[in-house]
Amino acid sequence: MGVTGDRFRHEALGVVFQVREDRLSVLLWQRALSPFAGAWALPGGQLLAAERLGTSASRHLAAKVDIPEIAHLEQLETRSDPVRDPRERVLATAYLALVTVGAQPRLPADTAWHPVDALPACAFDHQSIIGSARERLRAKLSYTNIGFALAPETFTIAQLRDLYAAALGHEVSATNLQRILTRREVIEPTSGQSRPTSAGGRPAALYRFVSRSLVVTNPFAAFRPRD
Amino acid sequence: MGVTGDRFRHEALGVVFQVREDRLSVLLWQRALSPFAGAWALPGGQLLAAERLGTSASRHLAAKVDIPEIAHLEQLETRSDPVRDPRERVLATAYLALVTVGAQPRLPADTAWHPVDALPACAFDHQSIIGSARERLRAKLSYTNIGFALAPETFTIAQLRDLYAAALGHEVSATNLQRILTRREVIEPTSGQSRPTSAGGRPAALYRFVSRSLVVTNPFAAFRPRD
DNA sequence: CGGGTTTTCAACTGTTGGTAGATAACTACT
DNA sequence: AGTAGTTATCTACCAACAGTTGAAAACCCG
Repeated sequence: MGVTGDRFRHEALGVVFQVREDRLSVLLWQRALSPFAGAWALPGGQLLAAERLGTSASRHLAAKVDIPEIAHLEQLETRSDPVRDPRERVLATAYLALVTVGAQPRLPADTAWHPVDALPACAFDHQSIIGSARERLRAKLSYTNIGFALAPETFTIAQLRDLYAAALGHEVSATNLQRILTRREVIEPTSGQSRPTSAGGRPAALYRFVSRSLVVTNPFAAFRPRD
Repeated sequence: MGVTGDRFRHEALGVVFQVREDRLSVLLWQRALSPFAGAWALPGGQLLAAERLGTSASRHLAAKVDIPEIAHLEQLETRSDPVRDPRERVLATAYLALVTVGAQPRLPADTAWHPVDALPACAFDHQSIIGSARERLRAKLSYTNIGFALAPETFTIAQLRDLYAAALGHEVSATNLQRILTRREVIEPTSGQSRPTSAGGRPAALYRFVSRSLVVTNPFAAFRPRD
């Protein structure tokens, strides 16, 4: 462990998800220059000398999207294929970032949202990283309260069902969703009601997430005695 | 994204777990030199120019323990605190490594197993990394077949119960364990029987893991319709 | 007031998992 | 052998969890 040793460039990448028009979408920017000119890439950039990876991810994301919009950020994984960047070796640590539904952050001209089930050609290993992020999000929706980072402050059960359905990629029963999340004390009713839409129908009760920071709630720990 | 940019040393660390005498233990070596002289550290070392992180972790572990003994290896997380190493900034990517119970790899003189609930003073941020690794192992025991990497080829339910109890840190019911893992098709009975011990008692049936590579088995995906 | 629409709730069901106690298969000792 | 001791295995029970269905509630509009 002397002072010798190879050194590497290192970048932080953000997989920013938002549910837009009932589809889970990811923020990408289009590369103008080689390599992968024209292909779409995850926002991110180099790690600085005195910077932590999480800070670096936030800093680079700030160039694409207003940071307060990012309701949750967590480290995903580190990619180390020596030739993942054809120019020079760059290690990449990916972060999962979630943006509340309905937020409309201003975007630079080269940047756009893409539904994850209709991705354009992606640069580097970014498509595979997006896949990992989807998996992580899907799993955590089932056993944590991570939905708080996708949902607005208050919402109806129907809105929440659509949001979960988009993020999970399959139908979700509103009855089930309400019962499970209420029993786990992940969501709670507020006194408010939605104003009825023009289409008529019973006005929906408004709910909110009990906590807006990550809590693991699912009792998915088998083999544990009751006492 | 020019050619300029800071470069960093990067190391791979291995959190090697084995159940020894019914206690979950981790492999550590004792530092002789400053910094943290006398403290215990995780095995690991520098990433080389053309090497992937997983390969690097395996390579450094090979210096401490025979590699074929490592039944499972997976990336855990990357630590980036700029001052986690007081000499110079070093990023560290930790791996979770599991060694089959009963294996007795030869160890260098400075290296020893330590029960995780009685850790000595640890160097750098290694104690906290060991904590993360325990969490990961505990969670995955509940919803994957990862026990295959801790258990021998064949085993009795009682042996498996002791192994799970050590890794999970609480009592485990043999009845429950057998029923759940059998129903999930994680383990299956073999034709063999354990030879009775000198203490007497009914000889136990021998089981084996159906698969010896990681499979996610727990249906912990709520909100999914049956068909 | 009655038909259309959406939300909410209650009841039923199958599955999972924790518990307790009975039964099976062995050793050792008298 | 017979009996006690020991360990393993199995069944039955029960509570909690989760998916489904359909009815009731609360609004709109004409």
